[in-house]
Amino acid sequence: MGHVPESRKARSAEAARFEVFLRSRKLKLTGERLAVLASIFQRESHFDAETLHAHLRTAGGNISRATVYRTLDLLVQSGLVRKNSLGASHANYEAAQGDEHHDHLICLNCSQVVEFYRPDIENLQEQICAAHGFKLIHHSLQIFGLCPGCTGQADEGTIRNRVAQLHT
Amino acid sequence: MGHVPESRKARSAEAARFEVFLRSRKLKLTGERLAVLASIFQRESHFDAETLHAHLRTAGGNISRATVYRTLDLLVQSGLVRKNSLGASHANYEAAQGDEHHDHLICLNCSQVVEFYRPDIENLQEQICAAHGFKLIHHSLQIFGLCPGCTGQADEGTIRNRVAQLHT
DNA sequence: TTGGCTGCAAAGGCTTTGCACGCTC
DNA sequence: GAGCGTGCAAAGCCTTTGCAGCCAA
Repeated sequence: MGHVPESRKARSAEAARFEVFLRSRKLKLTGERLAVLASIFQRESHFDAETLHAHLRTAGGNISRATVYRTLDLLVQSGLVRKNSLGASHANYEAAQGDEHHDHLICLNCSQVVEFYRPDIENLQEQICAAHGFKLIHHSLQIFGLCPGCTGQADEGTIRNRVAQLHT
Repeated sequence: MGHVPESRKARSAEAARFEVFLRSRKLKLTGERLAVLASIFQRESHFDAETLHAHLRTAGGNISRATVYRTLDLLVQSGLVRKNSLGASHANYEAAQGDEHHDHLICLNCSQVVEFYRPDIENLQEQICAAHGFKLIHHSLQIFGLCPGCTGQADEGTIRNRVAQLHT
């Protein structure tokens, strides 16, 4: 009992979820898609498409940038990956560990990203939607500032410019 | 006393503020810059660089896209204009009327934008920063949903895709 | 007169797409 | 075998930049 056929390799929980998602859309579970998924869940934190592509190349694969973008799109739609900007004009991504939602605190000097979750903010957003008759579907809250290590270290002019350039 | 030279045309409060800003940086107050500023403050609400450029062209001017971008950058730095994304991958702008700050509620179906201000959210952000030792400099809160008119009207699949494509 | 400013066109950075071949189901 | 998936290269979109002439101060 509990015997697992040797031919069926053990897959991570993420891979299983991705497979279910793909099947539900009659899409295929390819080696490339699994490689992208594995690379994302192997390393923590935030990354962009270019970095992910580089990691996949380094790992020996021959996955194209196009496939990286196409797979990221599917992963976002499946809910396994979240897409953020963190103030940049290009997209940033992060593995959606579990179902917990969080927002981001970003240091304008060293780019460090801190995640936080405040139920009271979630509640306020519901109140705001209700006040305007909106049905809440999604939100994005990003706080920019200076982290403990950078407070007092950063050049004021540089920071001011960086704020002006934020894409939020 | 109090005499104003006739040769000096009356200027809007915004133009005066822009002039002060430019002088402080030893930059020049050109006709193009004034035209961009006037066009922005003539019409309300949110706009992107392309729309602004089109309006300026229609108005008879011959202002280049490059000048539009360069001037928007100066206006953002001066604080007269705010830059937002509203979920789009390109920049959106809005005239900063007075000093009041506000956040945005955006309809995923009809793209309507509602501005709101909640002091309690501002306070929470200060608390979050304090909790992590950050110095708060800037923030961005965007809530996406369906406006009263679009609730129940929108196709669920379309909305889901739109959420996945948001650049936030 | 002297920088800064402008339009133009080209270049840049990120992302998407057309196409012919390849692989999963 | 059918149809989705892939790599490649080209195209797209928005934005920035180099340059020669122009203009505000």
